[in-house]
Amino acid sequence: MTHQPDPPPAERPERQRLQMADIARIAGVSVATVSRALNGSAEVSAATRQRISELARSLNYTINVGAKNLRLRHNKTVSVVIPYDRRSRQHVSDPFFLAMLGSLADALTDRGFDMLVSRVDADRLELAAQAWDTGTAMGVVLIGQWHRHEQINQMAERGVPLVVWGAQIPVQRYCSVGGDNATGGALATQHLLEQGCQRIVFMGDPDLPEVAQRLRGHRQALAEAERETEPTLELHTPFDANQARADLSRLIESGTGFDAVFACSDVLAMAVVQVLRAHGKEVPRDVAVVGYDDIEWASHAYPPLTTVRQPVSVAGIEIVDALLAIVAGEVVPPRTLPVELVVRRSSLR
Amino acid sequence: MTHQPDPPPAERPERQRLQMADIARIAGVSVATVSRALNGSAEVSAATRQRISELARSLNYTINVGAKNLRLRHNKTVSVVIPYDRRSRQHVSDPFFLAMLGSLADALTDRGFDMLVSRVDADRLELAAQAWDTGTAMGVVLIGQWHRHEQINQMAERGVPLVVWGAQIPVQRYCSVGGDNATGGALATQHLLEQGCQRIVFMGDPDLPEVAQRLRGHRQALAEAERETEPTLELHTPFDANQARADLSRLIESGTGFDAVFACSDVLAMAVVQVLRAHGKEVPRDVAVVGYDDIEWASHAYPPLTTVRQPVSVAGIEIVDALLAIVAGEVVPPRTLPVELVVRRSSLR
DNA sequence: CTGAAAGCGCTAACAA
DNA sequence: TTGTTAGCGCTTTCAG
Repeated sequence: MTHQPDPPPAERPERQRLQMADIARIAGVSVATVSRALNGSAEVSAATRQRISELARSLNYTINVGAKNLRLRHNKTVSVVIPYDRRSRQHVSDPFFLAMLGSLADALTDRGFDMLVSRVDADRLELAAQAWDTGTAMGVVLIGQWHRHEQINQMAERGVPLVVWGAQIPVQRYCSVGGDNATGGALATQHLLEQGCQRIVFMGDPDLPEVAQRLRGHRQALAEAERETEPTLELHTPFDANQARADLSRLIESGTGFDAVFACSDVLAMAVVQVLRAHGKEVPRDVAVVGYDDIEWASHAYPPLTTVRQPVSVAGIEIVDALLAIVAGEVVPPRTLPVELVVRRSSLR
Repeated sequence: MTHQPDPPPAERPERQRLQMADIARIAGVSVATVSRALNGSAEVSAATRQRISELARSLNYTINVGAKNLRLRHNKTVSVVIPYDRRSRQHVSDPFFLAMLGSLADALTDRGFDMLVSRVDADRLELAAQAWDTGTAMGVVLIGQWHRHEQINQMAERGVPLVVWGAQIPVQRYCSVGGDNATGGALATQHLLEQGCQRIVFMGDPDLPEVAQRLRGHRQALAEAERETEPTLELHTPFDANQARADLSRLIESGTGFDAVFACSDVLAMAVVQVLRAHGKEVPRDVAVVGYDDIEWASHAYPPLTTVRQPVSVAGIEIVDALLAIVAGEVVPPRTLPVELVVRRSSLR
C-alpha cells in the first residue's frame, strides 16, 4: 500500500541478481525448461530437472515472486489489518490482538502464505482494502470490527475477499469469525453470582458489537437469577486501561457499592484490580474480578485472573481457512467459536 | 515467501478488475498518459491529469502494484522477521517484541512501506532472507539476533539489506540497532546496590549477545562497588517465563540466600515476583526486583515494576531509516540507543 | 521431452 | 503534451 508519492527510486549500482535466463544459459537449456524444472513439472526429464534444481540451488537462485505473480495473475499474500483508534492508538498494544497476530502468522506460514500487516485508522476503515485493490494481497483479514460495521459491509459488497474477527451481526454481508460473546458474558456473570456476588459492575463499551453481545449475556444471566440490571453498574469503558482506571475510580468515589467487576478484556481487568487496590479494596475478598480473553499473563497476574478464554490459536486457523475459501469463490457463513470460563483466584471468595 | 508447493491456483470465474488500459480507453487517451497522470507526472496537462484521476477514482481503479514493481525493478515492502525458538515458540508472545512490531509498523506506514511479517525458526535463520531472495521485499529487519550471529553475518555478506535489533558485536558485518545493554545492566545493579541489596541474582541467558552485555554491566557495577560476583547467583535463564519459575524455585530451594533479582526482561521479572510470593517472600521487602524493557504493564504490575526502559518507539524509526539507507547503498554503522532506569515500587526498600 | 513466442499490467525512452 | 513501443522476469500454449 503506497501512501505517499514515490520517493526517488534509490538508484544505486543495481545489484545484479540472477534470473531464470542466466540459469538457462548456464545449463544450456531454454528458460521454459528451467521454469518447468523449478516448478516440478512432470513434463521435463527427471535428469534435467535434477540438474537444473541443483544448479539453481548452488547459484543461490530463487524465482522472482513478483514476476511469477504477475504472470499467474494471483499472489500468495494476505493482508492483516489492525484498526486503531486515532486518539489512543492503544489497542494494538493489547496482548490479545498481538496474540491473534501470532496465531494468524502461524496459520498463514503453514499454508505457504505471506502476511502483510498494517494498522489503519478505525475512522478510515476503507483503507483496509487497499492491499487488495492494488493487487498486493489476495484478501484481507480485519482484526476487530469496531463501530464500522457498515463500512465493512461496503467493502465486502465491492468484492473484497474479507474475513473479520468479531461478532456476528444481523445484517452482515461479510464473513466473521469470533468467540461466542453472549455465552462468554453469561458464563462470567453466572460464575460471579455463584460466588455470592450481589452487585456486579460490567465494564466495556457496548458500541462495539462484541461487547454488546457480552453485555447481553451478562444481563441474561442476571435475569435468570432474578436480579435487576442496574444502569449505574454498567460502565461504558472502551478498551483503554487509562479510561478503565478513570471510570472505576469515579464509580468508587461516587459511593456506589459493588462487590464484583466483569471487565471485557484482561487488560481492563488488570487496571481494575490496580484501582481497587489503590482504594484499599482487596481482590477477591472485597471485590471479585473477572476478565476476558485469557491472555498469557492472566494466569501470572496477582491475583491470578479469572477470565473467559478466547480460542486464539484455533481462531487464526479458522480465519485463514475461511479467507481461502472465500478467495476460491465459496460463500462462507460467519462462524462462532466456543469460549470457556477459566476460574482462578481473582473471583474466588 | 512460498514455503510449500503451490496449491491449485484457485481458479474461480476471474473477477474482472480494471486495468490501466480500461481507463485509457474510457478516457480516450493512451495508457502512457494514464500512467503519467496517475503518477502525477508534470508532463501531462493539468486538465487531463485531473480528468483521469477523477475517472480512476470514480471507477475505483488502483494501479496494480505488482506490475509496477516488476517494471520499476524495486518494491516498497520490508520483511520483518521474528525468530522463534522451536521448543518454546514463546517469545513472540513477549510483549516487548510485539511492541517493536507496532513501532516498526508505524515507522514503515509513515514512510509508505508495507510490512511483511513472518516468524522463522531461530535454528534456520537463513530463511529470514527469503523475502529478499524472492524479490518480495526490498530488505529485512530481524528482531533479535539470538545465538545466530554467524548466520546473520553470512546473510549480510551475501548482499541482503539487513538491520537487526540487537547488540553490537565486535566482528559484525551487518547493521544493528539496539539499546545500550551494558549501561542498562549497570544501572539496574547500581540501583539495587544503592537500595542496600547485598546479594543480587542475575537472570538471563548470556548466550544471547544482548544479555551478555547486560551481564557485563551488572558485573562491572558489582566490581565498582567492590563486591564479588558469585556464579551461583547468575541464572542462565532463557526468555521463557516457565523456565524462570523453575530456575528461581530451584535456587530458593537450594537454600541460597539473596535479597534482589535483576531479570533481563519484564516478563521474567513478573515470573520472579510470582515465585517469590509463592515462597512467602514479599517484594520488595524481602527481595527487590528489577526487570528490563519497560513494557506497557510493568507500571501496572503488582507491585509496579522497576525496570530498564528500552526506547521502543524511536527504535522502530531508527531501524527503518537504517534499512532505507542501506538499500540506498550507504554503509550504516551499528547504533546503540540510550536506555533509562525507571524506578518503581518493586525495588524500593 | 524441449524450445519459441506471446503476454501478465505497468513505465519510460523515443517519436511525433 | 501525447502516443508508440519495448521490456520488467516469469509461465504456458503451441510446435517441433
